[in-house]
Amino acid sequence: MKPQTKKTIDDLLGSAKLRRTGPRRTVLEILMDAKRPQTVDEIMTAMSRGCANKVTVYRTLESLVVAGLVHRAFVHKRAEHFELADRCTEAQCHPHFTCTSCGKTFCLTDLSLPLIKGLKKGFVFHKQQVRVDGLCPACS
Amino acid sequence: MKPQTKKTIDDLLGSAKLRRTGPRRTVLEILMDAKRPQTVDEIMTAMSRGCANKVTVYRTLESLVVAGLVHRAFVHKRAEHFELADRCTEAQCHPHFTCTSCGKTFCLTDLSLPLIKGLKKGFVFHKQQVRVDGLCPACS
DNA sequence: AGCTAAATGCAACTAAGTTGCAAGTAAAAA
DNA sequence: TTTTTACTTGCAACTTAGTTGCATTTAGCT
Ligand SMILES: [Mn+2]
Ligand SMILES: [Mn+2]
Ligand SMILES: [Zn+2]
Ligand SMILES: [Zn+2]
Repeated sequence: MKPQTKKTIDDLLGSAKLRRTGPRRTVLEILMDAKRPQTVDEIMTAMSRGCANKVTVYRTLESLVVAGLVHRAFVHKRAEHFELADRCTEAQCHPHFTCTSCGKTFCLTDLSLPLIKGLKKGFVFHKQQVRVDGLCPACS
Repeated sequence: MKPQTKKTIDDLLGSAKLRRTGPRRTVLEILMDAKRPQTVDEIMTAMSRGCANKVTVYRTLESLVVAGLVHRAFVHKRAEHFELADRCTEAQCHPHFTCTSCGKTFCLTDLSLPLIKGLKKGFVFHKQQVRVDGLCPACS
């Protein structure tokens, strides 16, 4: 890990008022390196040595989600997928494209849709999420 | 059940080339009556008497999904939620609103967003789904 | 009525995620 | 720097949505 990255990670944890622990640093680093949302299983594999307990990874992710550093992006094949919360606005995360053939997911970080209009009286809008499916370049 | 409804259900199954069995008729009727997407658990409860086996309900839903009569609307609290496939277009199901306070979900059948534009070369668009969260009238 | 492929039911299984509790440690206090 | 304490971790046991294999039943056909 570059010292620069380490600084960023510790700053992130500090500004979120979270203790700088090994598992938190490792999980954050893995999510920073990942180019798509990760399952707990994928994160565990990426930890290989420096490997924390599965329960710790779940609790680490939960603390990062509560702190707003990480988002639960979507559920696919019964597994929650996590990603860094940067590249999302308050009202809308970037859309995700999942290939129905190979199952891979792509972050559409440079695309977005207008916010939904016309919610009935009494409904308070917080956020919208968009999922797209189809075929990826490798499968089409 | 009104004889009219029975006719409709049998027509649906017939046009989907599915055998008209008890569980299929019951599950379809439950989904027609439901005003929000249902979990297998909710469907089982609604079946009370006439109750089919859990595995049968899963397999029934799968056959209805493959036939295009039913959609997997979303996953909430680790459970798949199913609904009738009417009130959706080929390219987009109606959006769903989930209240972050009480957990209830509302079908926004009369709202929609434009289809996403600008997919990179090689990607083939099939369908998009939109989920909104916030507070429902009872919780806001 | 008899045939056959499709559907059902049961039991056992899989796997993502959770919980309780004892032990360890980051960070604040002394 | 040492002590203190609340927060964090690890382990084992658990929960639960969903799946699989196989024997039995049945819808739809002839
Ligand atoms: Mn993403
Ligand atoms: Mn709906
Ligand atoms: Zn693909
Ligand atoms: Zn509510």
